[in-house]
Order: sequence, then structure tokens, then C-alpha cells
Amino acid sequence: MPSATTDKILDAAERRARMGGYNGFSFRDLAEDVGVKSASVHHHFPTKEVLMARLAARYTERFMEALAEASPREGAVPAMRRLFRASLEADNQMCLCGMLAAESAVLPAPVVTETRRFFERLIEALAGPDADSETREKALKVVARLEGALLTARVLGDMSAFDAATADLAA
Amino acid sequence: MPSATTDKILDAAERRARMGGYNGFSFRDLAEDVGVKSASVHHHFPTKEVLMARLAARYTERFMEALAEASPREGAVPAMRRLFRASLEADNQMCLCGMLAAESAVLPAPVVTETRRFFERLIEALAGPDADSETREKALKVVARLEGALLTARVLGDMSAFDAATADLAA
DNA sequence: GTCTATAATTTGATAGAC
DNA sequence: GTCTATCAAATTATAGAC
Repeated sequence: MPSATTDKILDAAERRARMGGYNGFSFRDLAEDVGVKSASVHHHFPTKEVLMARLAARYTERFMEALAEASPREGAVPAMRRLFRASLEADNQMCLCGMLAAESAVLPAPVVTETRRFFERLIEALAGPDADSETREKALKVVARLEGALLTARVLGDMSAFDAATADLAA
Repeated sequence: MPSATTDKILDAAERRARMGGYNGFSFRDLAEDVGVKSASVHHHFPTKEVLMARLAARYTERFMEALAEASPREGAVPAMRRLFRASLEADNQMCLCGMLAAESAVLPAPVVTETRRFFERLIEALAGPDADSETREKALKVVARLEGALLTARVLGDMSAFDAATADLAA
């Protein structure tokens, strides 16, 4: 049972990591965000590696829950598009796992494992568990476009770039 | 007139930044890569901000040169796809400006400016200087898919994911 | 669970000799 | 242009009191 402080730390870490990546923030940043000292952050998460692996897992869980809830009424692809678009609406944030995927070559193995799982689950959600290669290819196309559209719209500072790049995925 | 050492520093920084992003390496890392001391790196580039803005500009220049050379014979889209694919072939590297775009929210303004220019020039190369909105939308779709496919294939450790996500962009 | 205090290392950056 | 030496700050992380 995660305490309120544990959740607040994860919330702060998620926001910081989606803005600047794994190496873009410190335990002291999180401590200030939450209103405690950095030693307290270490009490909840012994190392950054543990914190970030846990954060990636929480992010995936939440994303899949939101997707499962929305898919029946609006379809998996439009629902996923809407969830990605919400990142931009919320302060121009990246997808957490998209950010970690970009940096994956220098991240601790447990973080990479959780990040990879996010992508595998997205693809499975779109293509189904035992998809043929053509269906899987379609799913990869969608995921790649959404991650890339986020990244592109973000640096251009132009939400309409996301909409343009993903228009045909909308409901 | 950039000296041999200046170029070597930029080469090392490009490799490091494409692997781990702006905050994923230090001046000392670069110094060791090149075989000098970190004070010498500062002699060539006074700050990290200056170094990275210059690096992004060099990356863009080189990319556009390679694209201009290849486009007439193979077409702009397939040529761009091939250039992106080469990143994965070369040690699973990200696109430098894709990486910086992801991190752009926490990067110094001059670095963001140069990164944005990369994307604007890619879109212009695909759509032309005075494209209508539909043509520009098509170009955005291609760029987004290439950046996203790179990121996705990278974390999955599977070059065939890039090929699958971009198959229809090939020559 | 939080704090003070601190260790050990790393970081970006500078001064000044050669 | 490179070096030695160093600084001031930041970083991850730990010990131990409350």
C-alpha cells in the first residue's frame, strides 16, 4: 500500500521525466516538488533506477486502463490517439515511455525492460495477442506515428502539427 | 576553420547525445573520448549550450546535404527513410534532433532553436517551400513516422520494427 | 516517515602556466 | 592549444537521531 507521499513522489517524477528525461531531474528536485527532503525520497525509493522502473510500470498500467475503458466506445486507434494528444494538452508533455525509449541506450536495464513492455502492450492492444505480421505491422505504424507526432509537435510548439500528422487516426 | 580537435569533439558529442541525450554525458566524457582534458574541450566550446547548438546545426547541415544528394535518384521520402534507418544500423542510435526534440522542454533556447530548424527543414524538403496545408500534412506524417519508428525500434531492439513501421515509405 | 548531516563522486566552468 | 589545478555547485546515496 503506497502512502500518499509515495504517490506524490511518483507524480513529481513523472512530470519531471516527461519534461526532461531520466537525467533531467534530481532527487532534490522531487523533494522540493513534494515538500520533503531528499533523504525522505530515498526512504520511499532507494535508488533512481528503482523509482524510474516503478514509474514506467505505473504509467503503463494507467495507460492501458484508460485505453481499455475508452476503446469499446471510440475504437482502439482513436482512443490511443486521444490519450497521446492529452500529453500535449497537459503542458506540452512527452509520453513518459517515449522519452525513456529515446534514452534507452544509457538507462538501467530494469527501466528499459519496463519501457519495452509499454510498447509491446500498445502493439498488442491494437493488433491482438496472436496477430499475423500484417496486422502487427499496422499497429507498429500507428504507435510510431503517435510517438513521433508527439515529439515533433512538442519541439515545433504547435499542437496542430500533432493533429495534422495523426488526422486519419481520429474517430 | 574548425581544427581537427574541434571536429573530434563534435563527433564525440554527437555520438554521446544520440545515445543518452543532452544530460546523458559530460565534458569529461568527451575529453576522454577525444584524448584530451576537459579544460581543452572548454577551450573549443565555452559552454555546453554553445557546443550543443553548434552540434545540432552541423547535424542539420549534413542531413540536408545527404538528402539533397540522394533525393534526385531515389526520391525524397525513400531517401529520408534510408538516412533514418542508417541511425539504427550505426549502433542503434537515435536521430540527434529527435532526441533533443524529446528533451526540448528543459534545453537552453539556442539548442531548441536549432532543433526546431531541423524539423522545419525536413518538412520543407518533403513539401516544398510554399506547400498547401494538405501537402504539408503529408510531410508531417512522414517525419513523425520516421522519428517514432526510430524510437520504437530502438527500445524494442528490433530493426525489423523500423522496417515494418515504414515499409510503405521505401522506394 | 521525516529530519540533519554528510560522504563520495560528478558536473560545468575558470585561472594561469607552458 | 593543451595542460595542471581547482572551484563551486550539484548529484546519488547513506547513517543515525527524532
